[in-house]
Amino acid sequence: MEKLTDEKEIFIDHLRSAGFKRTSQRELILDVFLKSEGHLSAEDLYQLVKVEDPNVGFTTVYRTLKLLSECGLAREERLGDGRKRYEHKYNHEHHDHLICTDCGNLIEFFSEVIEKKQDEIAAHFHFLPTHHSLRIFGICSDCQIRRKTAGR
Amino acid sequence: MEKLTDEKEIFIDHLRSAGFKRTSQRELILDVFLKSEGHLSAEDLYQLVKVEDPNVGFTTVYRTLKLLSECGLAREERLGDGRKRYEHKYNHEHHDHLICTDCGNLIEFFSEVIEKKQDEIAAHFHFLPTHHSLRIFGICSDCQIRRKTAGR
DNA sequence: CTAAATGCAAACCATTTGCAACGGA
DNA sequence: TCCGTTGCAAATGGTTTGCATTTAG
Repeated sequence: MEKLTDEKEIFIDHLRSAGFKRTSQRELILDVFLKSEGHLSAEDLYQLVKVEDPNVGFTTVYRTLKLLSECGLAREERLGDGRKRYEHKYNHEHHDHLICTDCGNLIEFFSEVIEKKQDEIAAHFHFLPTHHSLRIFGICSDCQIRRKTAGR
Repeated sequence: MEKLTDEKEIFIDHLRSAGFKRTSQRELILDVFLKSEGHLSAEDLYQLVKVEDPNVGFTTVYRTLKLLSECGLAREERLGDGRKRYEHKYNHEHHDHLICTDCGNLIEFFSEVIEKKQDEIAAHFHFLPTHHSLRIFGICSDCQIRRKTAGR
């Protein structure tokens, strides 16, 4: 009897219910994604997958990330540079980001006050929110220090 | 004596102080931008400019939009489709957006509560914010009605 | 056996850049 | 004159698609 994590079960259910096939590539990509941390681009994930199996193609990683997003395992977000980034979504609290425009560093935060206010605003406009993205751009504390030091 | 709007003066000052030249194309693009409303892509603005002068190139519109952003006349924002959009910034209150993923319709809103909370969060992380982008995606009230009606 | 998946290459699309001709200052 | 500007075409970069081959069910 195969022992499955919740995430893997969700993925396989999604495949089955959509009439898709369970392939070794898809399972590998899911495994590598689950083991990873942070905010990966498709390229990042592709590089990680290639270590385990150099035969897996870029395209398959892309298409699998789409599947992962569809079934709620991954959250897709654009964080300022041109590319899409993917974070774990299952069993992970929603959060927003402070983005340092100097070094690209990310800080995650969550504010109940902001979440609630957003819902109020949506309700006021009879708008049915599905998701949101709040990004605060600026200079992180490290880069502020670096700038001061460099200025001497 | 030439009568200038504030915006035109700001633009011309910016050109002069940066050692750039005042050209007919740049002035035309500024004029068309100022006359426009809403959230224009570079392509949108290019089309509007072409009506007045078919010789102006796409590239020049792009490059001028960059100048307008630099001197605070335009705000650059990505609203979910792939492209950059430009809004008036001078003398316009900052605002955020509800974005309908069905019809693309935009609703602008402003929340003092959210703005203040963002500043608190940034301060907490010793983060120096320069700008932010809050986008709430979902279905606008019109599209909710349309969906119900279509389902009959 | 059949429809879906894979992986390569090519297409796509918004944006940016190289460059020769042009034009303000 | 000199150096920035223009506008075309070509390059870029992330993402997506067409298609012949392979593979799961």
